[in-house]
Amino acid sequence: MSYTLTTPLYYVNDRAHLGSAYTTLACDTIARFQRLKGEQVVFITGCDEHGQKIQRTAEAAGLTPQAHCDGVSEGYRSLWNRWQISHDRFIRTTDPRHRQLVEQFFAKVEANGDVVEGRQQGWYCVACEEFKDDAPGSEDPECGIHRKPLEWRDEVNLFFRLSRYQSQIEALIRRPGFIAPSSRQKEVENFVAQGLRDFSISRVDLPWGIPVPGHAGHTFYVWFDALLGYLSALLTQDDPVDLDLILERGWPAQLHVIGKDILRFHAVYWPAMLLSAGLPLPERVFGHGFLTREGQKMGKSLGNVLDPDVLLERCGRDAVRWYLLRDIPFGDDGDFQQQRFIDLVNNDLANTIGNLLNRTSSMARRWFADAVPPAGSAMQPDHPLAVAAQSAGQTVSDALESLDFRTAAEAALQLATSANGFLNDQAPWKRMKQAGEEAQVAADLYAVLEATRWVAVLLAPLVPELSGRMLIQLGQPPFDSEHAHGVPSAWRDAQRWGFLAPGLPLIEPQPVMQRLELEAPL
RNA sequence: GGCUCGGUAGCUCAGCUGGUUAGAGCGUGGGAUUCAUAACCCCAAGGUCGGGAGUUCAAGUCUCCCCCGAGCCA
Repeated sequence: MSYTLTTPLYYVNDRAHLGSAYTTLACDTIARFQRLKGEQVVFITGCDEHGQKIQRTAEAAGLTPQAHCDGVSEGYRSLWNRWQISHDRFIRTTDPRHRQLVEQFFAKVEANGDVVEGRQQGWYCVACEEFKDDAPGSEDPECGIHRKPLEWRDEVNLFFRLSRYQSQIEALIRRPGFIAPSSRQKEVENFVAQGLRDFSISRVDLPWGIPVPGHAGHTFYVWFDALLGYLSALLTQDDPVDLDLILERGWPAQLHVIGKDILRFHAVYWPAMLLSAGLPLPERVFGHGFLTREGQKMGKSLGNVLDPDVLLERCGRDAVRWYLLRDIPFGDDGDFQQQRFIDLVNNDLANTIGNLLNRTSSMARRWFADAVPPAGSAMQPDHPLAVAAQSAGQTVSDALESLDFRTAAEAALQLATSANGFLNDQAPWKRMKQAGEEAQVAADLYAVLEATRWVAVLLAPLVPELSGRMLIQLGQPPFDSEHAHGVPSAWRDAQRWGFLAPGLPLIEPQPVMQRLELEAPL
């Protein structure tokens, strides 16, 4: 089986912001989870580089559009590398190969009779790259999102006959699970129920775009071209540019993760385009929420933008991943609060999880010759911590399958909390002072070490680096979640109570997670 | 204006088909402990469940109205 998932292809109008990082981090977690399970994953990200907005931004900066795009997209690429994003593909819509694929796709759509000429009149927001429904007579209308004046357009464009797909799209979006979270499904249903209108897929007099074959003077509307990036990304450099080949390269995608603002493009326009070209449809479109900061929208005007580079430098990957995944229900809007960020990272990761490993390994080494103690009765599958571990493992799997990172993170954390509680109840440091209790102490420490190993295993998709540091201290090889390994999966195998070998040497424990000490605001 | 979703402890939120003293995490206060990254563990605080009316033996949980916030559409 293969699992294809995508982030949005980020528009290179500006450098990456935290919102893009959040989306990408979430997708990275899914990609890692699927690989750990043994799936063949194609994790796609990239940049959307055409359109009027980019042309203008480049002009304003005194750059050619291409130079501008090269710079910004390189910024994305480098940022994802520093965040250790495990994407398999990075597509740029200015890639010449992408252009060829767009041409092939368009030919199919046109051959299917879905391209007609029409006159496009209306108010256009360049920032959105979208026509708005304001009345033609409106005076000085502005975009509700960007607060910028709309521009009146009246031109002859090519239209895609979306209206032909009304019933097919209606059926599609009614399908349970296609639009996620389900709370957003109704929204799209209402939109579709009003009747789908043909939409323009070309612009005239816009040089920064892909020329439409056979229609001189037209370039493709940026959205038409951008969505197709998901397809061209599937072809490897060695592949010929052949639209049919994508079916062997991971199409259809299992999942498109996008911001809620572009749900309509992905849940309505995109499937219709695919239907027209005779291609299968993606399984799921997930529209996530936006991040605010301390209750306020992040923006240049407020000067409260949280830079992913700054976060990375000052806090590290594990801390940010944990906070975003563990505290914000994926799908909902979230608020980045510095104090809570620090509290959660320090409590969950440093104190509850990190200290658990530290204290347990320390005792085991002290009393049992620097090694994992004999398991004795702790090998029993009905040991309370064995039961807790199995249950946590199941919860993590189920939750990640449904993109519920928060529940997954909490389940792993809860296992650590249970292990800490067990340790306090058994108090091996007291028992050790009594004669004849050594076997019991050994069993208790074994059970807690084993539970801690499970915590590290379950954390692998969420915070891979922390997971790796923990596993190393437990004498285990870290999981490679950046490459597919197929089935059987080492990660699944590791989810077996008693996997930790008694007698295995334990190295001197080092804190696996430093507490965050942030004096100044981020 | 139409539609949708929210308004529950200081903060972030759970509370499924209505039923004993409304829960969790963080924060706060206290206790216990010493294996550990001054960590872990335990306990507490008493929130008119946005407001009002209604249905019911019984409503945070259903109905209606109102107020506030968010979103989609016009």
